Amino acid sequence: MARPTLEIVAARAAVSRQTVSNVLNSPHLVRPETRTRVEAVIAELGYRPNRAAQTLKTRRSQLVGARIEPPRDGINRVVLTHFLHALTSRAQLQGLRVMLFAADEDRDEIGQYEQLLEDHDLDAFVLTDTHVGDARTAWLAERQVPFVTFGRPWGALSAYHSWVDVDGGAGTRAATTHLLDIGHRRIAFLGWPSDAAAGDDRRDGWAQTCAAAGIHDERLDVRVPEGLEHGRAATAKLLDLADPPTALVCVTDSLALGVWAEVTRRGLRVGRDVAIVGFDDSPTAAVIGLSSAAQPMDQAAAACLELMHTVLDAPQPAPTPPGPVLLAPQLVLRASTARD
Amino acid sequence: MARPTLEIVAARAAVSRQTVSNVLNSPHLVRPETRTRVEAVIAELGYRPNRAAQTLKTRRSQLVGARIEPPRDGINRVVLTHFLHALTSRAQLQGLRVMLFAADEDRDEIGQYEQLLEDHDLDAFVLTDTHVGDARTAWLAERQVPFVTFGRPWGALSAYHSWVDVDGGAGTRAATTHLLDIGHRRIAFLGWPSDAAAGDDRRDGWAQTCAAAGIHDERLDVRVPEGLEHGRAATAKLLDLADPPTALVCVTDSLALGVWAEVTRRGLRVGRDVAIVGFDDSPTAAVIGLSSAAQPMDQAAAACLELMHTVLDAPQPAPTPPGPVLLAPQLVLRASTARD
DNA sequence: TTGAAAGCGCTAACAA
DNA sequence: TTGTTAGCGCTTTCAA
Repeated sequence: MARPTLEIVAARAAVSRQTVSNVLNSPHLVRPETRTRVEAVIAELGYRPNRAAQTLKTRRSQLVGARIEPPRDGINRVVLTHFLHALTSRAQLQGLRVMLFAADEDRDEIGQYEQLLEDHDLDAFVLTDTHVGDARTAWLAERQVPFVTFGRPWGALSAYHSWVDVDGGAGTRAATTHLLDIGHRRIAFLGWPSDAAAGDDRRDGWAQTCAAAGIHDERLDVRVPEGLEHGRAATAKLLDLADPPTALVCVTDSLALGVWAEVTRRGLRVGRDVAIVGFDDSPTAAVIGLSSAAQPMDQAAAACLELMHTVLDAPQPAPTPPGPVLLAPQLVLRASTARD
Repeated sequence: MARPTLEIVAARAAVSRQTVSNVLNSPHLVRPETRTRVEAVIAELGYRPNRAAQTLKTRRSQLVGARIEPPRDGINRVVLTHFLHALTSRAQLQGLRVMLFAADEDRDEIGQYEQLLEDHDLDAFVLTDTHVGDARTAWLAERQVPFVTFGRPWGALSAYHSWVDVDGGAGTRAATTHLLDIGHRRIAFLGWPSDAAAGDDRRDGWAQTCAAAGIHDERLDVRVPEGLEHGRAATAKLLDLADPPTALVCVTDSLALGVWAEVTRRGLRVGRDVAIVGFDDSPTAAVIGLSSAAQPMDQAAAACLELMHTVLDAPQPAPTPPGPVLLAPQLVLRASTARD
């Protein structure tokens, strides 16, 4: 059977095409009886409007663009797949579809925006991995393209926009508090160099909690580049101190796994001799028993979509964008912070 | 500046709209001089045809649908993200875009097909995770919707279609051969119950290699459900044998990680005392040093797109679908198969 | 080889 | 409250 069109539905319901369209888009304009009749035909025929035609007419595609990140070390970033899944899954319940694209860096990604906007009339974008000096947000804002970021605008130069993020400080605060609770006093922090703002946010949670407990030791505040091997090397130095830390809070699971490697290499027992907490709750953490702060990806996706709807429904770009939304990570405790 | 349309390009080049369209779609019909002139204007104005209009007219969207899998245990399936990335990245170079959707099981996924086909005129689908009694392939084939699967049609009832898969047997064959080479004689296989055809494929590679080496011990052929804990339990039994295996080949990394857990729990040294090989080369394997057979995701994505083009360009459904393509996995050797 | 006319399926503006 | 007209940007006839 041929796919029904508006025309066919209209004929069947003995109304004009326009009335059918109104039933779908502006039901309040249609007399209830007419509406009921038309709706019955729509249901009977299983009619669904063709999006290409709607898009052509309205310039609204009901499509949002999202980048799929290139696979890197496979530790921290993998959880972005959860975000993408949650986003897709929730979006499709609202009649939105997620169009994927791949890009290596900001310039490249902006090029994709241009194409997607011109070719497919995308309605909006969801960005991940915001960073200092992000060229993408500036580009989008300048052209008044609706977008929401998962990740806050780091750095002063960033344009104002709607964003959702996870409160990194809250995660490390929870981790550090737990470590204090189970008796640790010498708690180190393995963070990124200071050019990564997200890292500082996480560091602050640790520093504040330690300070509040009257603990301070500069030597336990360590900055290393991302990567397991850097985490391992830094841990070696820390454990060589005369008074080594008994616990380490890490800015990512990658670094935490490096800590793990060095601790076990020395014959020390993770959890009992040295406690470790990571960040991101990667699958690997779950497997080996690494405690970690989990980002609530499902909530993050939901919040992004909510903000996006607010942005899209606004008659004109609001002077102050909706949001932001800051979500609390959840500390997942495993063997790496168990004393027995 | 307003977005240029065909109309504008035509006016600027002093030709009809149709000629511009021909330059783009049937250049051979246009006189070279005219073509050059039109092309210059197209380049100058940065003109790109609007896809919604093209789709409306031609019923071709240049869109392919792909499911994003729900995150499960985060060990084996994560590598599908690599496939999705490769697919997206290669597709966009060819002017195709990947539209994402989420679905829990076959019925649900078929519902998505219907919607995507009706609403967005998708040109084709790429399926992953084919299984015995796959309702999806039958549905698509019946409606003559173009599709390619990453994963072969398991089971006799499956419809014929184009597919790409990784040769599981080749992976376990390579693994087993390597273990024999480094001196192992008692090599066990941890596989799935027999209802999972992909598992049998991988088992065969191990069995054949052992048989060729004149080795056979039924007790070393073990079938357990997927999951780390099952792998652990099965390993416990194997290691309790009077003559326990010195090496284990596993159908997935999840099971291999279970083996790892049990081996270390007993104070045995992975690699030195017991060798372990997994399958899928998950990020976790890389981190802990588990040898594993890696699926060439980039090649798989490329092959899927190639087959898809063949299917799409065929004037009518071919009696014998193009393909199949069987790719060799690559054995990645790490500490878990090193003797020192 | 190029141009003119028609129409894909839908919605916005207007008229009845 | 409903119907009519026009047209979104493109490609497919068909005629010149």
